[in-house]
Amino acid sequence: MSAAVPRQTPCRKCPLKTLEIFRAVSPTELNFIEEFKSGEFVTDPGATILMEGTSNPHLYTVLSGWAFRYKTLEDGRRQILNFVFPGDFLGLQNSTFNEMQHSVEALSQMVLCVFPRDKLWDLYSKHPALAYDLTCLASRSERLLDEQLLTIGRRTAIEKMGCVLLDIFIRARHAGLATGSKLKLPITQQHLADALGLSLVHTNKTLNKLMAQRVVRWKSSTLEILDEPKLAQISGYEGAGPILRPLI
Amino acid sequence: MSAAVPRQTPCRKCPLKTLEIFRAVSPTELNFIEEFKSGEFVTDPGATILMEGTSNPHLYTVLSGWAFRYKTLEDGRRQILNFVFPGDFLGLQNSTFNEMQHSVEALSQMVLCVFPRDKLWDLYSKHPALAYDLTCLASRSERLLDEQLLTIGRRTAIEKMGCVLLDIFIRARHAGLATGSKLKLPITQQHLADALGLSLVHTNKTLNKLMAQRVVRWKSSTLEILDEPKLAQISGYEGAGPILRPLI
DNA sequence: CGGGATATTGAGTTAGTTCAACACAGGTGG
DNA sequence: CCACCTGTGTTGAACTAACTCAATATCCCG
Repeated sequence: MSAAVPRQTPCRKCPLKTLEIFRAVSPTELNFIEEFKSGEFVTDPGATILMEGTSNPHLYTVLSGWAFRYKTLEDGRRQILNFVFPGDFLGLQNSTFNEMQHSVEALSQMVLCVFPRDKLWDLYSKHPALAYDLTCLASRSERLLDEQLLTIGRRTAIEKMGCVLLDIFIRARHAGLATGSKLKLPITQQHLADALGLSLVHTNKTLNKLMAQRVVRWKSSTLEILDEPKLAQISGYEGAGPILRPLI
Repeated sequence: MSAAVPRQTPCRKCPLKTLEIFRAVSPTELNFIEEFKSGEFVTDPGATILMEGTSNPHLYTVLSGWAFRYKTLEDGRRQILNFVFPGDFLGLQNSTFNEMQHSVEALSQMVLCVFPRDKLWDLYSKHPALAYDLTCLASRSERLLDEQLLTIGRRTAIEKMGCVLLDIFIRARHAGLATGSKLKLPITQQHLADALGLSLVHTNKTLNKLMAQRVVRWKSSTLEILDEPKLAQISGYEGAGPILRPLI
């Protein structure tokens, strides 16, 4: 079950603040954010956070847990657009007539920071630096999509697999979720298949090829990167780089 | 050859203002935009406007002409990320350490409005409504990428072809570039192939299948949509909707 | 009237799919 | 504790969508 519980973690103690990707925020800004935040949302694995075709008046920041963003076709074919990590922002990307154009599903238990969408304009008008931060976040997520489009459109199955594993691993490490070269991953091979635009069977065979080369290991929901340079070389991985704020 | 010519069209006479997608801008904002604009840039077909791996201190708005945004792999494989139309904004999306992560190439002669990147913060701090507009623009381009990712990852060749033709046609019509059901398109089948993640040969055969069904015609660089509903039905096209400003 | 870029077509190949069977693990209830 | 069940992973075989190669046709431009 999911539950909305108001204001649990004060923003001044936000667990994300330890991540280097977040710059120091001024006290005024912090106050605004605390005001902006309408509560926290805790979900179980498998919960649908946003649903394609429905409207949702909230924006979310992921405090902890995993999710993925996806779209489906009428006959059920599914494309995972990207995996979602702590620190990622949800809901800004896609609304037309307030209808979401994509869905988001939790992979683990999650804690989300909830913001009312209709106060977004307040943020823009009163705290341009925060607005600018949002733009940098959006810019980065567009970079990730560009990279993914290149991967899906033009890389071979084994390159795709390498890219997505590296991407997940590097982003997870950034979020402090990896233990050395190991990463506990709450996803199935079906998720990988849907992220890569491949069939489940071929995904399995491709993953096994990588394992036969002793580059990665995938065992009981744990991904282990055995040879990161070789994996990067096999897959031609380039990555999208960190979130950057070129100005201010 | 390309040339930078300062301040040709005053913003108050911007040709884009006739497009319904642009809201009315206040006189103060208009003044700021005129101040922000550092000049115009005119390019010939084939010119590279932005280059992956290089840095560029400018942002651009397309006043007229066509372009496409793409990425390449080391061995030359190319993925077109999207086609660029009048009214589209370039340069915001993708910079890491000021290095572009993608390239943009002109398809026709173009006129671009040039803005210095380092004044962007001025825009955020002084004109939040314009900043908000930028966010909506970015949000929309992310929607387009999501849709494209679904297309490339999960649709069949014929669906892909239908989607990309419809998408181009609809967006061009929005920009006032279509003549009835006809559209003069300065692209080759190689461009379509690179947008769809298909080989040139298979692109040609797929296009011919659509033509055999009398759904579209492609003759001497002109696309004609003969049966738009049927094309939408064949391709399962959903589109990404217009640019919307939900607030303010 | 060339000549280069673009489009078309056929033939053979291959990467990736679908189908189907089976293996394995964890979790539940008797 | 076992028997069962469901979700996940694995494997082989047959199939097909899409690819590559290569030859030819067509268009556009100078």
